[in-house]
Amino acid sequence: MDTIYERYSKILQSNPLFKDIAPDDIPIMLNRLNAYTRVYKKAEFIRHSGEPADFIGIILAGEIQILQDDYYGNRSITASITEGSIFAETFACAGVKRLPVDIMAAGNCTIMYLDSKTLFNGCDIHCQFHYTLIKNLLGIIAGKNIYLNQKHKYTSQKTTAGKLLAYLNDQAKQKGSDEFVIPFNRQGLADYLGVERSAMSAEISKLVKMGVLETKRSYFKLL
Amino acid sequence: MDTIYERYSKILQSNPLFKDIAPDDIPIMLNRLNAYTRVYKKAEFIRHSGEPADFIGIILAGEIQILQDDYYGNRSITASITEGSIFAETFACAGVKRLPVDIMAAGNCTIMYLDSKTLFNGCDIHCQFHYTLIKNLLGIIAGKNIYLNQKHKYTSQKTTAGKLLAYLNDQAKQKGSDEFVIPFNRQGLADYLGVERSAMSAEISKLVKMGVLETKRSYFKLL
DNA sequence: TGATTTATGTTGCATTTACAACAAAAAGGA
DNA sequence: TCCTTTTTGTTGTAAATGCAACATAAATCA
Repeated sequence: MDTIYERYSKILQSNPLFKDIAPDDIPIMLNRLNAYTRVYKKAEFIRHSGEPADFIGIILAGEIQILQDDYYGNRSITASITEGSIFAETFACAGVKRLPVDIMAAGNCTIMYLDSKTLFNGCDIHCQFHYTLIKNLLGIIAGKNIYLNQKHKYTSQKTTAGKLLAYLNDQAKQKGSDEFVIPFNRQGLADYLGVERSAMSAEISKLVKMGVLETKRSYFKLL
Repeated sequence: MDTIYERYSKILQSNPLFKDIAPDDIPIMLNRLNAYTRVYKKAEFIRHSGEPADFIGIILAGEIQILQDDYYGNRSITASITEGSIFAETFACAGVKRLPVDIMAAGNCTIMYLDSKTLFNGCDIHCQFHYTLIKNLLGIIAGKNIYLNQKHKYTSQKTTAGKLLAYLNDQAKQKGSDEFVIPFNRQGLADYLGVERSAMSAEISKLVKMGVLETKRSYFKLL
């Protein structure tokens, strides 16, 4: 465990899960949480739907994908999760017994697992570590909640222009300026808003002609 | 506090926030969390956007609405929250300093407030109460997260029929049967899926004619 | 630099949707 | 029961969207 911790200490120390925990304490905690790591090759399945959701995963290296089957049996990518992020924590925290999704390695990757049962039950009720960890988890999950709510606010608009403007106005408010750079290219923005890229491009052009905004690639300015 | 606790003891004891906490301990906890209640009249504002998000609200009686202004300044109802539910807990848990929404009494209602700072800092680090409360909060918020993800899975389908079938198939899976009753009427289902009621009714009729499903009001049967 | 790849913008068309207006059916109350 | 209200289904139309195909611009790389 120590060697693994040393190799990935930076990524673990900067993980929000270990906020307010001294770097020296992290390996102790990992030990208490029965942490172990596994390496996966690209396209290898990390977990199959139906398997126990009794862990929290941390991506030490690489990238993974969450896959879900729709009612026709078509498998689609629900989420891509990158290095340094945690995954499957929502299921563990919500008390979901079995994973409702498949998890696959998008590329070669290294995953660390924490035992969620140990985390929740506590090795010792007075253990400060567990308290801090759970508080951190709470913050992470509440943050995701807010993220999902925001996204829903945009995607629930009826028209493409409405979705766009809802998103761009929120960005302006968040960045505190009418000029800002978004973290998407056109295709990414279209995927995020759940619309078609070319239709969205057309709407953007229309808005520019109407004098509502200016844009160049990821740069936007609301007028 | 005790009188208030006595009057609303049932609603508090059955609240998931107080799961695994003995009924007798609840008033002690409320005291430690500086709980207080306030009564509001219909249409009265409970909180305005921008005010501190330093509390967790519990609806002891009545119903409230979360309001948000869009980029045109139109105020719309983001959520309706009913008796026995908690609210604003996501903001407190995510460390959001100020409320990004307005909160209004949908009818006359009684609200109890818990001080989130006390909850997170702990009156005493070894206090079992806080640990349990935070674990419960974690479960509640993780559950909302899953709820939001599911909803997104449905609403991200491109067509009305796709949204419907995604939802109905999930319901069948959840209920463990091809026959089930949904917790919505047509208008409610349309709002939930983010589509137009009449267009959805037309799609349902089409699916019935195609022999994909049978339905009567809230009853559905997948074929 | 020139060639190749990727990202973005434009357009036409078939499909889908929102919206409105109305009809029919069911539920609820006097 | 009859009347009223609510819920659900139907239809037509204008608007919006997805999709495909293509043009142009920008970025990448040998």
